[in-house]
Amino acid sequence: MTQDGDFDLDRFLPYLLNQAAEAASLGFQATYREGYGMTRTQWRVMANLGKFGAMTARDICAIAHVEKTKVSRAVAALQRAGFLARSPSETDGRAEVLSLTGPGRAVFADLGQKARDYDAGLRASLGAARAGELDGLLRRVLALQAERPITNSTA
Amino acid sequence: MTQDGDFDLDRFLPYLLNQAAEAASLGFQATYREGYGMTRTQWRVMANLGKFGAMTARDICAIAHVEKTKVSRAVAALQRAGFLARSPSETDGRAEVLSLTGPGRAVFADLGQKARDYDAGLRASLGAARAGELDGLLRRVLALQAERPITNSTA
DNA sequence: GATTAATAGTTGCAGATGCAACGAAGTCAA
DNA sequence: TTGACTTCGTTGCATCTGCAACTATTAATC
Repeated sequence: MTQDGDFDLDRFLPYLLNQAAEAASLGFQATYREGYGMTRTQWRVMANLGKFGAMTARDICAIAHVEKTKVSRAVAALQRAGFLARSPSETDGRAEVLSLTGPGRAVFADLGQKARDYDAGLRASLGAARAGELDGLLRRVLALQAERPITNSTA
Repeated sequence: MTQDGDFDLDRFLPYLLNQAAEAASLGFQATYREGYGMTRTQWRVMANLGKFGAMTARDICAIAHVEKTKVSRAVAALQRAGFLARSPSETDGRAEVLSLTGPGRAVFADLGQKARDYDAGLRASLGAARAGELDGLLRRVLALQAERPITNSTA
């Protein structure tokens, strides 16, 4: 059926990665979306604050490789939802220190547990050994582009 | 530095997959974006038409697992750009048969070649053996969700 | 200290997207 | 034939996104 011996999207690694990423993300997306009306970016901001504690938006950008506009808006939304609080930095008048509120920590605990369960299910379906391999390979791919400009995009 | 022994985004498979996918896609994105002003969806539509020849929008949705709205708009844009033509289906008055125009085929040839080069570079950096493993593992992940509703999303 | 450059974070704007609703055409059954 | 239902594809609307431009603050240079 292939009319031309040429390019085949199905063997294009970026395409495969995107399809697999989308497939793996969809199931969990419902959890933070329907459960808390959160965006993926918002969930990632919460996950980083939950793991590392208080930090500035800039730190989150650096750690999560997310563009600052995205973080800015996610932070604003999380604050409106009461999950996150800002306090002026004592060492830098431009920066604000972000931290989870009580409700925010509760949400992180809930979503964190569900994420672990989801991840465990995924790894079990895949087989523990293969999941471990995949993990290592993905980290290698990430290492390839380690020093890229943080210009995000989904397009 | 971790304040809580709990959830770690860095070990969450969907997150790793997304980060790796984004990293792998970014380099090639510039090629179709800056080269032809194309969206990722537009590039995928062209890649499928280039590979399989004439087909309807619905077929593309099914093959590429893309939501129909996305395809509809990508097709409209590609037609405006002169890369694609529509002709009424002879067997179904609702459907339209899509096919690449001459210029469209030229673009597909160009982008297809560049995609192969990019893919080869990626696989070389990774090591051919590891790239092959990764390939197989990603297909397994895709197979897990094989029968999901085609409700796409990037969020 | 004054001036210039760099950085933290926000916002305007245009483009991409998902979902629901829609018109048009096809299918099926009575 | 008629009416109910499904399917192809498009569009309205709200949201998310990236980029560029902006304010406010800090750092660097003289």
